[in-house]
Amino acid sequence: MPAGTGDAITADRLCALGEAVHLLRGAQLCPHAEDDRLVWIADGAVKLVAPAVAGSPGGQVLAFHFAGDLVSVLRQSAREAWGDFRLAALTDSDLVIFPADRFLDAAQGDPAVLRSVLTRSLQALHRSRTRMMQMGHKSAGARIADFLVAMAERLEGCTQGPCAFALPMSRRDIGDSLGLTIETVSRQLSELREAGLVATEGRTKVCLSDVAALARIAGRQGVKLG
Amino acid sequence: MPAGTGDAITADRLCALGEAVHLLRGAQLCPHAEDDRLVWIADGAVKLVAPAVAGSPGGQVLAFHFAGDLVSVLRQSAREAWGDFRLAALTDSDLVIFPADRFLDAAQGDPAVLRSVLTRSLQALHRSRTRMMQMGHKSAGARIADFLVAMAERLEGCTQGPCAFALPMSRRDIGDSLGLTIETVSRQLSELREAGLVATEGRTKVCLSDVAALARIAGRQGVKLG
DNA sequence: TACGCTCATTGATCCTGGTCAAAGACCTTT
DNA sequence: AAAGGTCTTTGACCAGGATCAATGAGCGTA
Repeated sequence: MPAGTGDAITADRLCALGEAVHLLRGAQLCPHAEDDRLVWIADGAVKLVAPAVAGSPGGQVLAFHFAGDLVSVLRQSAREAWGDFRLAALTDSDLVIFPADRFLDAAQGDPAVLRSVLTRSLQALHRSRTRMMQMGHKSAGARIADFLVAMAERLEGCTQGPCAFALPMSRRDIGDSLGLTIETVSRQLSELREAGLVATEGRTKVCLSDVAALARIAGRQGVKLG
Repeated sequence: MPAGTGDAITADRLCALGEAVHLLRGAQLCPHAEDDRLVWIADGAVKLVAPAVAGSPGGQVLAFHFAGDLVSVLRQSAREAWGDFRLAALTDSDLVIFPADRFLDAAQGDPAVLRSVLTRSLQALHRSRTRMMQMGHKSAGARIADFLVAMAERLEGCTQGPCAFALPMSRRDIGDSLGLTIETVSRQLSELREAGLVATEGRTKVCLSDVAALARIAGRQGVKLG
């Protein structure tokens, strides 16, 4: 886990503060959301989804989160019509959920936790901004490459060389998170496969032959592979 | 200010904690960034810019921030090659800047401040996610409409009816923040003008005849105006 | 093991938004 | 007030990705 910031220390304390929830694969957590919520991913993998904007049935995927991540599910402001965010489990997952207010009260006596949470939020913000950038100006190929590199880093802590792992999310989820269609995701993966950079096995397993090379592609804008 | 969360109370305390900086229009703040920084916008308007990805010379605009906002400028991780974020003043601005560490230390004895900062970070994250969504699946017209609605809300606190204000940023900045070219921004504004939803005066002044109607357009994906 | 369903891949076509290019409007400076 | 430069608007054309459509591969179930 590259984003580590005193993880282990905080984990136990967080678990003690909130309510434990087990989510089976495919199950969804829809906080009734009169209040802002914080969710700690103790184990598993989830997607944060904004529901059903016409055109993306099933909802836009805003972020993926894995074991150790802290997710904030804020109440929507009035002007935003698409209801509330929800978390959907990509694999069986263990979560700890608490209202932000209660959490803040409890954490007030524990500055280390508060600090850790703030740091995590800032990191999430930073990641979100980074991804926004990539949504803005990058080609489909670059987005897919960046996605794979990011997953290699977050799931395996791998930043170069070869790397193999299983993607917990579907092609549709990938597309929804990158602003691409399922077909484009598939096509780009095929191109990377033909270029020898990616091998796939079954629907989920991927094998990156050279993470650094992918990262280079991820940096480009509209450049073709050849 | 719709996002209000004990603003006034915190403002003074924040000013006392950091270093005051005055930025003239066009001037840039490039924290040498060995540490993470927090910046409080006491007055004015700034853009947060990620520098010079090839293809967007001048840099991608990640966010706009106005008086009362708190901005975090995190140190880049190694894998991200594009150097550090910077703040550029859109109008003459007053800032208060402090290293995140020092701030956290100082705020530890002041839970209200810490809490306020956390809330603000979560709001910024939420805004960033919202904008990511729009980058993903929305048409150019919808993005522009959403941008105008968001500005009406943030600058004037206006969420419906008519609303007039001055945009502190250029067409290029708007485009860079929405992932559009300057030409597309101009074209879409012209369409909205022809539709009678927006009137412009000079380069900066805009007059929205019906914010709610724009919000409706902003919700659509690829739908034409007529 | 075989069936059926969902998910993924591949192909053909269309359209939105980017690119290149030129003219016009606005602000600044003298 | 005039001149210059920058920012904005508009037009013509092109390409990347979406859409529509069909085939093929994995996975769960009977």
